[in-house]
Order: sequence, then C-alpha cells, then structure tokens
Amino acid sequence: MTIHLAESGDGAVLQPCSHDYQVNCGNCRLNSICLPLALESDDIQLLEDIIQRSKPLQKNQHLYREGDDFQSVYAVRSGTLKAYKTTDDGKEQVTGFYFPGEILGMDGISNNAHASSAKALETAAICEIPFTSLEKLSSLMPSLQRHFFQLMSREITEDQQLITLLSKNSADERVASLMLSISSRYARRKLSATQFRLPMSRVDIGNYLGLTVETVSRVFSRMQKMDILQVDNKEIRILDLPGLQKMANVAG
Amino acid sequence: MTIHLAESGDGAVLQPCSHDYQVNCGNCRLNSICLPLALESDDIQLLEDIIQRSKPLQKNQHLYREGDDFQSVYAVRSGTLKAYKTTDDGKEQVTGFYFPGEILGMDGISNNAHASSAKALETAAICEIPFTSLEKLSSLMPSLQRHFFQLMSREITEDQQLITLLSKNSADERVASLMLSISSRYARRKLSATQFRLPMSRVDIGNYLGLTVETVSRVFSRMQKMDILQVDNKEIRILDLPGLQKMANVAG
DNA sequence: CGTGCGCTTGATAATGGTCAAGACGCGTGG
DNA sequence: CCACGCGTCTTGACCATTATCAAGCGCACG
Repeated sequence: MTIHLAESGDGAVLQPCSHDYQVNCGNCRLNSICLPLALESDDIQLLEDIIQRSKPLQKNQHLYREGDDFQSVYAVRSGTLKAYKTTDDGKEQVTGFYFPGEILGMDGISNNAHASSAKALETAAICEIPFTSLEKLSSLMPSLQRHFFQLMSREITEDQQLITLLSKNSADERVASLMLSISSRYARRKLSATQFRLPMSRVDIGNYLGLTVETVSRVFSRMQKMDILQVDNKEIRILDLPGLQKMANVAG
Repeated sequence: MTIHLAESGDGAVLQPCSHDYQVNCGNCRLNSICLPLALESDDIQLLEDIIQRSKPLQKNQHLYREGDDFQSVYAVRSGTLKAYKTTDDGKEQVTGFYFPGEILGMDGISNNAHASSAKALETAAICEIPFTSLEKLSSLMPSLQRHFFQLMSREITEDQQLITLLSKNSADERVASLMLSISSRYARRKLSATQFRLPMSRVDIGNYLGLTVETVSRVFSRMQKMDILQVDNKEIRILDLPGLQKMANVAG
C-alpha cells in the first residue's frame, strides 16, 4: 500500500485539496452517467463550482459513518465503495455497492444524519457535493432539481429490486442477479461486460444478498461446474450470458 | 361493495371533483405528519392550490399500475393502500403499506413511469399532487423542496430497514417488527398503539415479509400462546409490548 | 343454507445455515 | 528469496428453519 500523496490524514473528514487530479465535470469521462447528466455546459460550470474534490480514500477508510452529521452527498470518481448498516445485535447489512459515476449518501437527508456507513473497498476518488449548495442550485436549475429527484427515485426502485430479490429468489438467483448487475454497470462505463474483477469479498456479497459466505462460494462453484462462469478468486468471466440470465430468473 | 357516489368510473384515472369532503391541507388532521409539515400557512395555501382531491377509491381499486405514466405523487387521507410489483414469473412482491398521512408514488419519478402498482386495501381517500406543479413550487419554496427531498430519503431508509429485516431476521422477528411498525404509525395519528385492525390479509403480510401465509399464521399463533398478542382475525391487541419488542429484536 | 375464500394446523421435505477442516494466496519478516 | 502466518475461500457433513402439501374450520356473502 504505497502512499503517493504528501499529506496524511484519516479520511473521515475530507480536506479540500488543490492538486485537482486533472478532473472537472466538463471533461470527466463519467459525466454522461453521473450528476451532470442532462445539464447544459453553462450549468455544468455552476455545479462544478460547488463540488469539492479531495485526496483519495484508501482501502477500508470510511467516507462517512452511520450517525455522522449529514453535510454532503458523494459521487464516486474511481474505485468502489460499500454502504452498510450495523444492526442492533452487531451484524452487518450491506445495503449497496457504489461504482464510478454513482451517487451515495442520499439516505442521510431525511434525518440530517447518515443512516448507513460507507467504506472504500479499494482506493477510491470521490467528488463531494455539499447538500445545501446543491439545494440552492436545484432551486435555480429545474433540470438539476429534476435530475436529483430522479436519482433518489432510482435509489428507491433499486432498493425495491433488492427487496424482491431477497424475498422471492433462491441463492442461485440472487448471486446470478448480482453478477448481471455488476456486469451491466461495467458495460455502462464502456468496459467489458463479460470479464471483470469483483471489488468486494465473498463475505460482502453474502452480506448484501442475505446469504452466508459458504453458500456464496457453493453457488460460484456450481456456476463454474455448469460452465456459466469462470471464477478465479475475484476475477470473473461470464462464459454463458443467456445461461446466467436464465439462472437469475429476473429482469434486472 | 356499495357505491355511494353519483358518478361511476374505474378509478385508474382520478377525476377532479367538486364535493371536496370538507378538507384542505390547512384544516386536515394529518397536516403535521404529511406533506404540509414545516410549511408556513401562506405556503400551505400555495400547496393547497395544486392538490387535487377526488372521489374515494373502493377496496381493490388501483390508484396506479406498474408501467403507467408517472404524473403525480399521492398522499393518503384515509384508508390504506399496498404497493406491489409483479415479478417476471408472475409472483407478487408487496413493497409497502401506506397509511393516512403517508406519501406514495415516488418510485415513478426516475423513469417517468410507475415502478410498482398501488391498490386500496379498503375504501381510501387520496390527495393527488401533480408532480410538475410540485417541482415548480419546490423551486420557489426551499422548505418544500427540502421536505420533499427528506420524504424521498425516508423512503430509502425505510426500504433499507426492510432489506435488513428480510436478510437477517427470522420469521418471528419479521412479523413482530411489522406489528411494531404498524403500532407506531397508529400512535403517530393519536390512535391506540396497542389495539388496532390490520387492513391487510395474511397473504399480503407474508408477501411483504418474504414468508408464506402458513408461516405468518403460525407466528401469530405462537405470539398468542406466549401472551404477547391477542389475535382475532384482523383485530390485534398488543398485550406485552416489551415482549413484542424483544421478539422483534430490532430498533425500528 | 350452501359455497368459497381466508385462516389455521399438521406432516413432510428442501434449502440454506452451522460447524469443522483444509487449501490457497498474500504480505511480512527473517 | 523463502518461510511463516493470517485471512479469505472452498468443501463436506449435519442440522434447523421455513416452504410445501394437505386437510379442516369458520365467517361472509350470495
């Protein structure tokens, strides 16, 4: 784990920093799937002005923790994060994985405190969007307000997908669905839809899908035996996409 | 099923109607928990002006169906509704129950089409809030914009609660949690927290909690045997609230 | 008064959890 | 560079919870 930045720090509070890593929304490779989507370039500049970029999060560092004051929502620029809640009896429930271009932290709006924690699964660069600034800007820019409503609504429909998955589908179907979801998120970024590296552990997958590690592992083995997937630890290659879709047995 | 209104109609498209049933947001008993929360009375009048009230929905009538064009969100004035999705293989997943003062339909914003269906579990009066009007008003009234962001965020955190429940908790814990949730929603309306009528069937409960009817029924019997609940079909009386909370084993 | 739907209860079966042991890979330190 | 050790993953045997199948009850409604 090489430290390639001058400053150190714990990462819990992101410090604004001047090395801006050559990015702004206008030239960001992700702007067609991220928050700037649907904005005119003049408007993008206004959004740009409120966004704060800071040094990357190292693996296992927290972006925020359950109960922290809610100040901002965050866009993932690179790397992956997981969001999770800790239940009263100490168990962990992973509520989502966040890939580049995706927004997290919106569950903190309702109570002005984060309802979940977010932690980096690998080194991750983040754009911080202070929420009060975003609110003001939204009042001025109907298309931004609309887009942010849509983002929140998407979070709701995705959670409902997961609810259905947990409630109605077998272990095989759950794991297959997650693989398809990850595949389509790579595809959206113009990366390979059939060959990718899982950023999360088996434990995280199980925790997200309501299964134990052992069950997840067995499902992978079964898929491999059926020549649907080639699994080499975290490296995944989808060999039979129609077969995987059939196994998932769901639209999403 | 008695029709006590002059007009007939299928209820899928609500017709504005002039019998206004003596209500407006200013005098509505629910305004402290519903959308007008946190608005000044001048502002309430502006909100009032965009809200459309219409004849009540009869039991089993749909407010909207999955795939319908998204036009409005809805506030429940009286009665109860369930929201549900139909999976590819024809099974039904109940994603939520909506009691008076609660808002539904927000899952339609992201794709301009409703992502779920909503149906009345009993006769229900509804306030329809056209979304484009709400957006315009939100731009003008920061506190309304804020409040609506909060409502959506709450929907997200509630869905995450359900995800955790489905993923980590036993049948006993799930049913106990639902009973506590319903109890607190009655309490919020200043109704009895310990004695109430369930508006939904055992099938709906099972469908919501990821359990079969038989399991739900067995859990109720067990709770009754333990003198935690008195169950008479849909009439529920909570005899031992601490015991129920212990059984639920969750904060919510 | 009968029919049907919703609810309950019992017997049996299957899916996934638990416990246990071993393999593999990776980073650390000698 | 290799050896060690720990954490992650895999596999197997057994067990528990809940689903499935089946039957009967009771209330509401025609």
